[in-house]
Formats: sequence, C-alpha cells, structure tokens
Amino acid sequence: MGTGRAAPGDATATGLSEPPPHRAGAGSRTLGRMNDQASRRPPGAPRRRRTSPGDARRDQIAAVAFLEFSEHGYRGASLARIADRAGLTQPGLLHHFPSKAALLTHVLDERDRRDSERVGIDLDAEVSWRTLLADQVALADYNARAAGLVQLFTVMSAEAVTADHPARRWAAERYRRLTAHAERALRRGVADGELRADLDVAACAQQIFATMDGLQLQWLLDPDRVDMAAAFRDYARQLERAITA
Amino acid sequence: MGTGRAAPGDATATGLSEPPPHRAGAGSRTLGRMNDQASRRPPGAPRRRRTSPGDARRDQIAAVAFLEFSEHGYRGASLARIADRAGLTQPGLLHHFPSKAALLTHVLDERDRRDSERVGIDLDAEVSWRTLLADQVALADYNARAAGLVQLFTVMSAEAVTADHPARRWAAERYRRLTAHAERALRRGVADGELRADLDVAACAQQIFATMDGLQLQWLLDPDRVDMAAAFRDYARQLERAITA
DNA sequence: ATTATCTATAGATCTATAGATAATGC
DNA sequence: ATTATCTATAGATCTATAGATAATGC
Repeated sequence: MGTGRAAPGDATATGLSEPPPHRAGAGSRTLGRMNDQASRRPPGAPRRRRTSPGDARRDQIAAVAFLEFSEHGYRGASLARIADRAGLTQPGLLHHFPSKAALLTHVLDERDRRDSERVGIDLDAEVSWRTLLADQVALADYNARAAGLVQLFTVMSAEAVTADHPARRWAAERYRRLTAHAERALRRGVADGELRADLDVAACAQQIFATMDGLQLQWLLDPDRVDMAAAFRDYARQLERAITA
Repeated sequence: MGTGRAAPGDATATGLSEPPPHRAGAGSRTLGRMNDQASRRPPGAPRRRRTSPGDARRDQIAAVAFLEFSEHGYRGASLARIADRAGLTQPGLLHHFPSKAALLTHVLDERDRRDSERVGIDLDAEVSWRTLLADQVALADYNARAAGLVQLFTVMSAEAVTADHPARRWAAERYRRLTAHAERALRRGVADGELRADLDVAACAQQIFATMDGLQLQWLLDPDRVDMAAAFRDYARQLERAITA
C-alpha cells in the first residue's frame, strides 16, 4: 500500500500466496496455456527439480498479481505495486515475467488449471443435463464464498472487450468451451427424450452462463441486496420446469 | 488517432456527435443526475437561451468521450485523445468538464436521460409482467444494432466493481432501479393469479437483467457465434412457461 | 464581462531495458 | 555458470492547474 518496500512475507502473511479458489465453469485441462514463454524451459536445458526457488517466487508474484488485477482491472493494475506487495522491485518482477500482459495471461491460465482440479467440473467430460445444472448450482454456492475470484473473472471478461486487451482471446475461448460443454449435455437430453424436442440448445447453453455471470456482477455491486446462489438455484429450477419434455 | 490536432468537425464528420441509441433497461427521469457541477448555472446567473454554444461543445465532447470510454474503459481512456478527437486541447476540454470522473458521470447520466426518451420504457410506470418481458425482448433486438452503447454499459458496469471507480454508484443504482421495476410487474402478476404463487419475485427480477447483460457480454466477445436477440427471446419464452400459474 | 481556448508545466505515474552485483547450484 | 535481484534511466504517458490571449454577448 505504502511506497516502502514490503517485507518478503507480505503476500503470504495476508493469506494471498494461495488465493481464493474456483469459479464459473472451471477450466479444462486440455485447452493448453496461452503464450507464457517464461514458464517454458529451453528444450535442451537440464531438468531441475519440480519446484525450484524461482517457481516459488513466480507463484508468489502471481498470487499478488491475482489480487491486483481483480481489485483494479488490467489497466488499473500497476507492476510497481504488485512488485512492492511481493517484496521485490519492479524490474525484479520483470525478470520472472517478460511483460504485464504475460503476467496476466499466466494468472488466468493458472486459475483455469487449478480450478479444474479443485472443483469437480471437467469440461471435457460427457455429463447429463441434470448433472450440468447441479454442477453449476454447486458452483454458484461455492463462488458466493470466493468474491475475489469472481471479481477477477467478471472484471477481466468485460474489460477484455476493449481495444487491444491481452485477455480477449482467453475470454472468448472460455465462453466457447463452457457453452460447448453445456450444448453436449443438453443435446443428449433431447436425444434421450428427457428434454423438449424443440429446445434451442445453443441459446439455452448461452443463457446458463449469461445468467451466472450477470448475477455475479449484480452481487459484486451490491452483495447485501443480491443473493447470487439463491437466485441461480431459482433459475435452475425454472429452467428445468421449462425445458423438460 | 494521430497526435496532430483534429479538425473541429472531426467527431461530427464520423457521425459521432449523436452517438448510438439506447440500451438495457433505459433510465428513469426521476433519478436525478449525479454530481455534474459543470452543467449547473450559478443560482443568480442570467438565464441564457436553451442551447448556448458552450452546451453544443459540451455535447460534442461528450459524444467523443462516449466512444472513448466504450472502446477503452474508464481507466484506458485518455483525456488528451478525447480532446484531440473533439478538436481542442486537453486543458481546453477541462474547461468544459472539471475532471475525467465528471466527464464519465455526465456521459452516463446523459445516456440514461436520452434513452428513456428514445426507447419507450419508463421505469417508473406500472406495467404488466407480459409488457415487462415484451419490452426487454424488444430492447434486446434494438441493442443488437447498437454495439457501441452495449459496450459502454457492459464495460462500465464491470469496471465499476474495481477500487475507487467513479461509476460504482451509477452501476449499483441502475440495477436497483431495473430490478425494482421488474419486481413490481411480477408482484402484480402473482397478485392477479397469472403467475405462480410461489414465484421468487426478487430472484426472478435479478435473473432477467442478469441474462440480458450476460448475453450482451458473450455477444460482444464473439458476435458471429452469439445471436443475442434470439437467445434472449428464447429465454423470455422459457421464463413465461416456467412462471405462469 | 464572460466564455472559450491556448501554451506551459507541475508532479505523478507507467512499462520496459541496460547493465552491475549478489546469491545459488552443480 | 546460472539465476535472482538491484540501481538507474529512457521514453511515454497521465491528469490537473496557472495564467495569458482571443472571441463572444449584452
């Protein structure tokens, strides 16, 4: 917060080295990380032990960056402030990540990767439409206790539509994966005769995540007025009533 | 775009002096504008004609600012660039608006005010639940042809949750008005026996605007894949099926 | 007299690079 | 030898203010 150098343990002390957990839709293991050169070893380089001191530092920086990006957005975030909170100088930070954009994509990819492990949602799995809805309801419950994570995704997704934003591809790709997953589940429900034959599968898939994300936004703006988890649960019930054959 | 001074007619030439139209929920006439000191005359000052040259300049600046804020967000927008596109210098711009934050709140308030005239939605009117849904469906159709306006609202609403954002109050207040309007309509439907007695009115009201805004975001990120108007129309049909008694 | 606009500038930022120095790992 | 970190700094920004000059309105 101040201008002075923070103690190295700063982020950890605030409980930030392992920030909140999950969020809407989780990530798939297959999508592959974006362009995060800094994390790749040169091909012929000697294989070092799984967790080098450098990796730990990177994780610490990423944990602080997660907070900064969620609190200020990408454009409002400052590398100097992130470095300060992580206990090093701003050029010191850029030794670990080549640029601000690379740091953001690392944070987002890492979130996708970890969240897919933590929450039990695998976007590549084939699930029934009931499982799909139950998973998303459970996710809404979970997210209601992870405001920081919800805020990161909400702010980044919307900021991503602005000009030359480094998260643009990430955001578009994320919705493509989420809706594809939902479409498969809904299509199977139609094929099995459980869901109405005239169901617009694409539109319905888009609605599910639209409702989730829209409720998250209203909740972030006014947590006392909006019970996100309850509202989404109510939506899931309505949806079931409307689409079953 | 370039660094050189733009010709005074620049914004007008690009058709910007009267930017897009409408958007989600429209505004109410009653809410009162935020803190826009620059537009108030000192109490005892001589009343001048309705449209002074200064007001025209303000409108021109606001029209360009509208574009800049929607393209870059509040934090990514630059007063120098806005001034340039409006054909004056950056200190020249600050003669008309005391600060960047004041310029943003003026743009948002002005949008709310004009949109309530342009689109036929009055948030203070008492309407039936069928009218409410029909209005929102019509709005989605309308918005599908007003990407710039949708982008301004989408970006500002989400960016508003970040620390010390000048649109925070605006965004929170807007959802409060929108959901209050919807709740009244739904409550009447329940009272008249047209809607299910066990309907969760608050949750349902939140869902309607959540779905609208969530679809708008997906559409902005991937306009070819997402047919926002169709998806919302589909949602409205499902909702009707689910909530009628 | 008031309003609009300009130049000049203060005072803070910002990201990224260059190059030196210290620490660490085989 | 490699990795981590620092100081110093380039080169662009940014918003906002001070104060001068031009244009406009009664």
